[in-house]
Amino acid sequence: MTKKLLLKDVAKLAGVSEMTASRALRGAPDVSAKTKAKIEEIARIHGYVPNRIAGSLSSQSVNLVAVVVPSLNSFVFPEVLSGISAVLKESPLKPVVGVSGYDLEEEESVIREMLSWRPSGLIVAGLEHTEVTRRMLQQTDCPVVEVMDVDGDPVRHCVGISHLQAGRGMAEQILARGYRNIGFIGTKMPQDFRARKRFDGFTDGLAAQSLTLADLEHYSGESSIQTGRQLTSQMLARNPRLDCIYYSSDVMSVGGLMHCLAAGLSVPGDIALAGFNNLQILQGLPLQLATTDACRHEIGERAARIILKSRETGGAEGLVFDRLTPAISLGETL
Amino acid sequence: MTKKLLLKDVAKLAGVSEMTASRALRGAPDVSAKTKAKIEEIARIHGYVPNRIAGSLSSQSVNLVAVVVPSLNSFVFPEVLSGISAVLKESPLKPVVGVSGYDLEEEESVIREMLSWRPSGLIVAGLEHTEVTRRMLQQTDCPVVEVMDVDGDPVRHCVGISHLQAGRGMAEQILARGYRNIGFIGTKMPQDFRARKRFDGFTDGLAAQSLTLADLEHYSGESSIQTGRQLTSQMLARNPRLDCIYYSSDVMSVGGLMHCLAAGLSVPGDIALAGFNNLQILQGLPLQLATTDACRHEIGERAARIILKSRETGGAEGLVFDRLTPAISLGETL
DNA sequence: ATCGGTTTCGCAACCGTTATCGATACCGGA
DNA sequence: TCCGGTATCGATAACGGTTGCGAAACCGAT
Repeated sequence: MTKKLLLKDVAKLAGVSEMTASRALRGAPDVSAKTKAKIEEIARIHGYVPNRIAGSLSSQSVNLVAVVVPSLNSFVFPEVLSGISAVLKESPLKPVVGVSGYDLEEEESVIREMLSWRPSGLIVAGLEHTEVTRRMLQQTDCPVVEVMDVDGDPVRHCVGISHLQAGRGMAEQILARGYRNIGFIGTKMPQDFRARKRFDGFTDGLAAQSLTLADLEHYSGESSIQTGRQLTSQMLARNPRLDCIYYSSDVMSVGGLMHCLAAGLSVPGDIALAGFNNLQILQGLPLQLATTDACRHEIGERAARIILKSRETGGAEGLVFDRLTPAISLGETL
Repeated sequence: MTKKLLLKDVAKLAGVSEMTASRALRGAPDVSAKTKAKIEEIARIHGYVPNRIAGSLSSQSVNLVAVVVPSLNSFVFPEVLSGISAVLKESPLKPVVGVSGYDLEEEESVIREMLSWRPSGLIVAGLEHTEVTRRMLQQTDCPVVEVMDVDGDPVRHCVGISHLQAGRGMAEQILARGYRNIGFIGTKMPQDFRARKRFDGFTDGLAAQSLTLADLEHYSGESSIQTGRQLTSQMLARNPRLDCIYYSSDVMSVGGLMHCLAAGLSVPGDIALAGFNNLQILQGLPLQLATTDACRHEIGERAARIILKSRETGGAEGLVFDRLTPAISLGETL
């Protein structure tokens, strides 16, 4: 940890001007192969790490894409991220993740923080934001993509699925298979707008056949197998006639399955189960749980592509509204 | 999206100098409450987002902490992250995550990228790095904390557990309970150094009682319940006398449990199972799986505290070497 | 009215890199 | 040998804020 090593030092050591050193290290043109090699060598030996803060300020460009998601524990967003990373890998852009904790105020502050770094693009989960956030998203001149959800009014680009439709679709499947005493277990609504939409779509679907939910349970905090199991146990105890439960997340339905296993209930004979997301953890369980695929990876990929395209066209690209179709898989529990 | 709104514009609108506006918006002293309120109001109305690139260049300070982890899908690092976030929440610092994909070359490039933003600190998982990475970590003047592992030679600060010890400890427990035909299922070693250390510690522990592994299986790619189940099935098929399997991850041991459930094997009567990490997903399963807690949240907290302290002392703080003790929980499967 | 001590504010000089554009070196052809 | 054109390089001025002072304004007390 000697002295801070600056570009000017590297340049001096190489016997060239700052400019030439800068160009060489960035791979910019107008530098002879020989000088470039020499400068690179010197930079390598001395362990020069360029100061991108200064560089970005000067070039007015930042090779970062801000990605704002509600949580990283929930199994679901990492996969969106991997879609984004996969596409960005072929470009100089890098994703930077911010976590909003399912809290719109926190989201506002995270987005403000990210925008203050002037990223090349912003990808944010969900269409619901504070007024201030919406204004920021409108005013910023980097491309903005709202992902995961299409039921609402996007600020700019939008890629996702309709959770209303997903909920309704699952209701139809459940009804088609003859279940009539149906329970719902989901997160506290104010936290998770998409879960609420699935719930609304689901009850809509029931209402279309003049049915209502036989039972309903909300929980707060992160979803977990544990909570899924407990709430299922409680619900079945107080409502033994239930023949099907729809969960707002696969993690919860796995918990439901675990309860049934432990209680010796046959699935779907005694009770049918269905979740949402088509998470990885569904693979390898005793029964293939019914679920709806949320197209997470593809959503990430498409969002990233919008950012890339917008970079090429210089922000003059047309508005994208990508509504993917969530596929239901019935598994063995419906 | 009118014109870029700069500090100078806000200042002009408020009828003050740039300096006063800058101070007001940063909450710096030497601004009267009245002027400050006025400036803030104007900034709010017009949706001014400060340019932190310029700010950081000028103030030579960046309120970001770089966190480099191998993966976000693996269930384990998000919890380290949440420990970091929890501690940083009380400070102006924000974590920024980079993913290295269990690849040291990629890690090098991610770390170089992060350091080029001159963060206030760097937290990186693991003690194994390329030579170039080590040099960067030594040369940088921000505090560096290597986490998760203590078996090795840290560049500077270090917080983690001994995976050698964790493996050995589990071996002792398994042997103490009378198991003698023991199998191991783990990730391909070159990818995951900590898994390899647990493996080494485990075989050491067996060797201490003149035992060797009865069977061994490696897989590549991410751990999953699915693979855990498949590999367990294969191993038990070719080696029916096995009485215990140790997995390099809980995700895998859950898969093992699922196989046993499906195959009608009694656990631990027919076969005992043990994993590692003490992941959330172990809660709510039919049986409480044996595991070792990896202290993930606490490791994150402590690492973040080191960064904070170093900020106070101006980098003059002493070297920290925190070796936490991983607690084994036997559950019901040993 | 004068004075010392605070507040409150603004000027100027940076922070480390890159864009711009002009200067110089080099090269083959006339 | 001279010339136009192309490689290669360097001086200078940004980029948008903040630090470090000094200046001005304000205050109650003398």
